[in-house]
Amino acid sequence: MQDLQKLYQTGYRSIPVICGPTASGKTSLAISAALQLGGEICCCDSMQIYMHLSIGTAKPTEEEKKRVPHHLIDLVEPNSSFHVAAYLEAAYSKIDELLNRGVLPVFCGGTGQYVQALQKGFDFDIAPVDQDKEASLRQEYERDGIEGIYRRLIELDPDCREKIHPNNTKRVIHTLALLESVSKTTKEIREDSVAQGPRYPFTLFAIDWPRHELYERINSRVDQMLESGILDEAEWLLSQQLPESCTAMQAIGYKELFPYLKGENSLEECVSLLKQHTRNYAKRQLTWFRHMDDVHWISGHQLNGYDFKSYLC
RNA sequence: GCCCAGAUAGCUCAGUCGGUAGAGCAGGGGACUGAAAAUCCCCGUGUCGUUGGUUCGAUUCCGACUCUGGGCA
Repeated sequence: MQDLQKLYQTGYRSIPVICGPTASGKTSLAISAALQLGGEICCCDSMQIYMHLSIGTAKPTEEEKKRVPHHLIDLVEPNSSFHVAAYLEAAYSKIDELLNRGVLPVFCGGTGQYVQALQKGFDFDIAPVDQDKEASLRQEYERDGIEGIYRRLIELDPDCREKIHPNNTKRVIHTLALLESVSKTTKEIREDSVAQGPRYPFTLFAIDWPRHELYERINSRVDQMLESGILDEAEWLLSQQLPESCTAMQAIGYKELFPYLKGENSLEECVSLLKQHTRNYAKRQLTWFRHMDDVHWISGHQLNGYDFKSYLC
């Protein structure tokens, strides 16, 4: 831990993180929390970091941003690549900046991987990946399949046999590239990455709705996004002609609308697929949050007047 | 009205040369340490449309009926 003095000077002993599945009401809860605590909001979302993608990623509106300053949004262009390590770097420097001003950061977002990395304080610098190596493994996979790559992975680190399924080629390739880059086992990397402990103490809050209510909220939010002009955003993104492998192209809300924009499918079908993918995603998010350590669950029906202070002092 | 093709899991369909059935999607659960809104793993009993007949035994063969497509009038 570092700079705890600065954190304590804000009057709080821990940084709140508001998480939960998509469409659960995180943005507005984070705003009430920030107003209650005198903080500013830092987003913890792997898609809101892209500029121009606003409606589909459910970024806070101009009005909401006026009520409370928001950070860690619109960091890069959609053609850039981004990842947890880059997020952590941006997040830590933003935390320092706010604490130097005596302001409490209030994190808010639905990307479990990012939330966990903050909470556990993963240090990715202890195992730098050789990007070229990873790129050439990816080529090898496309040429020869995964078998050889998987075999080498298991030879280097037998634990991976249980931890990584051969069908999960993305992870197989990345892990082998990592192991070959640093000559450590995954166990050693895990231990080293967490040796310093978290940078700051974080307190997690997650919003919980009965499943069917959450799904209804998702369905109606997609309808709202259409009214707000998500189709125009999707059309713009499509016109950028980015490769499909681009992270921004994988955002739910755009890729489902492309077939309609290309005249390959009806709007109705695209929209119902979009709703479905959003529901599927929410379920995956819930798996993350349910299994994270020390989460305070807040019922979706009792968001008003939630007392964050008592958990942070 | 006649002819043809269907009727099997929430949906789309496969299949059983007669021994009560299985895929994809949906749905549920899980994993996740540099693409994570990604990627991946696990979970399938349903009057096999209704009703007679043949048969030791029918969802499977035959008949009738109902419904849904398509065609002819």
